[in-house]
Amino acid sequence: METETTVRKTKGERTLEAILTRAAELATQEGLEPLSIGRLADAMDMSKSGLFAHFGSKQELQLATVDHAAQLFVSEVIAPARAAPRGLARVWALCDHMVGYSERQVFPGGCFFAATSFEFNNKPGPVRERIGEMIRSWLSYLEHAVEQAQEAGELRRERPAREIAFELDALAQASNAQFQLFRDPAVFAHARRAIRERLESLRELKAA
Amino acid sequence: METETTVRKTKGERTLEAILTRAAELATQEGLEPLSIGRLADAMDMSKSGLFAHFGSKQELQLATVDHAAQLFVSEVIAPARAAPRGLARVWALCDHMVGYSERQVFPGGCFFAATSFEFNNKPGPVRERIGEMIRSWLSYLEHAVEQAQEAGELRRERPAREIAFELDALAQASNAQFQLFRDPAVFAHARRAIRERLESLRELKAA
DNA sequence: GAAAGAATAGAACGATCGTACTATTCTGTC
DNA sequence: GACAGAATAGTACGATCGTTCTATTCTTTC
Repeated sequence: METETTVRKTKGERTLEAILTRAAELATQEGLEPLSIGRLADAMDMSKSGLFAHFGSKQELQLATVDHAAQLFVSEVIAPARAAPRGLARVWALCDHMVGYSERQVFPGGCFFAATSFEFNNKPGPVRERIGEMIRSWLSYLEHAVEQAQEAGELRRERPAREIAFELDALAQASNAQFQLFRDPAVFAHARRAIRERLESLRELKAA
Repeated sequence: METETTVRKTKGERTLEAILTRAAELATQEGLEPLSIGRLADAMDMSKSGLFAHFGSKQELQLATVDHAAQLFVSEVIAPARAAPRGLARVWALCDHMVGYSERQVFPGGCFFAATSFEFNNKPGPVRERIGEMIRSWLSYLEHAVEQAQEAGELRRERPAREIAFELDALAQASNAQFQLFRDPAVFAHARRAIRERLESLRELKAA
């Protein structure tokens, strides 16, 4: 693992990182497309052209922003869950951190990928593809964790892992969406409880 | 009920309706905010100013579009479900029609309110409020239907009706979102099955 | 069918968008 | 500490945005 002191980042790399962090934040609030280069530059106290030079086109900025958000998602949700032991515990950890990631407002406008996927649903192109890949990989990872729990004999195989992952993700996503709309943090507790209950209902009875 | 012949609509009313229908369609694809008056006018084979005169401001156009979409949602989801008998049957009908409304692509970009609520999440103002009201009223209606099923002794009261409604809506919403992203119609079957199973798990055992 | 008014079109506005080009300032290296 | 190149700024462009104003065409009513 690299510490801050070992890796000497150039000035450009540091500001670029700061730009992408800010861009991802603003994108969850205003949207990735309506976020203009001019206003992002203002938010960064930079000139429009100075910021623009880092990317060369708005699309490149958007792609870099998506990648940056993906890294943050991984470090906030996937990585901590990987600390939990394989099986049911990890499935729960994934869901719990997914809800927590909305709850803690890692992005001010809620889950970056929930917001941007709706925005780019009907806009074909590399940005939409990148967002879709990230969401697909999240769903696959969740599905894989469910499979492992099934293989470990902790969850019944009564339904395919993919569909269970679909259900769990649905509950987490709903809490994200409803919190953004109504600002009632109770939805996070609802989502967690529903997820826990669903997992409980699929629990293999050890003594059966 | 009014038939087409009894109600003589003025020309303005007819074109206004056509504009709003088109606007709601395009809003689910491009977004309600980025949908410009100029492009909407082009899509309607009208002049920008001719179309604009119907509303007076873009915000008024947006509000009228939201209301128009709400009417369509009611006629596609709420009204048909009201034909089902009170209780569990109606809860199921509501969910089924909700999924069907995404599946049939009543709007080309999926559920109008799912799309626009994300877009206006962090943009305070009357448009956001109107969208929020509509979604809240849908959730309340679903919750009310669950309550009726509980009162009729068809569903257990083990969880509050509001949270059950939250779960059911989450599954329907997830199928809408994932279909828009991945275009795999299987998600609708997954959502329906998950909803049916959840309702089944809450079913009051008549002979208990 | 003519008068009155609704409905639509045309042209123009200031603002902002993404992008290109050029100039200036700063940073890291010998 | 000077040189080279990266990083940033300044300016200008064509296009499109929402909106306004005025003119024209179409509908409806008597």
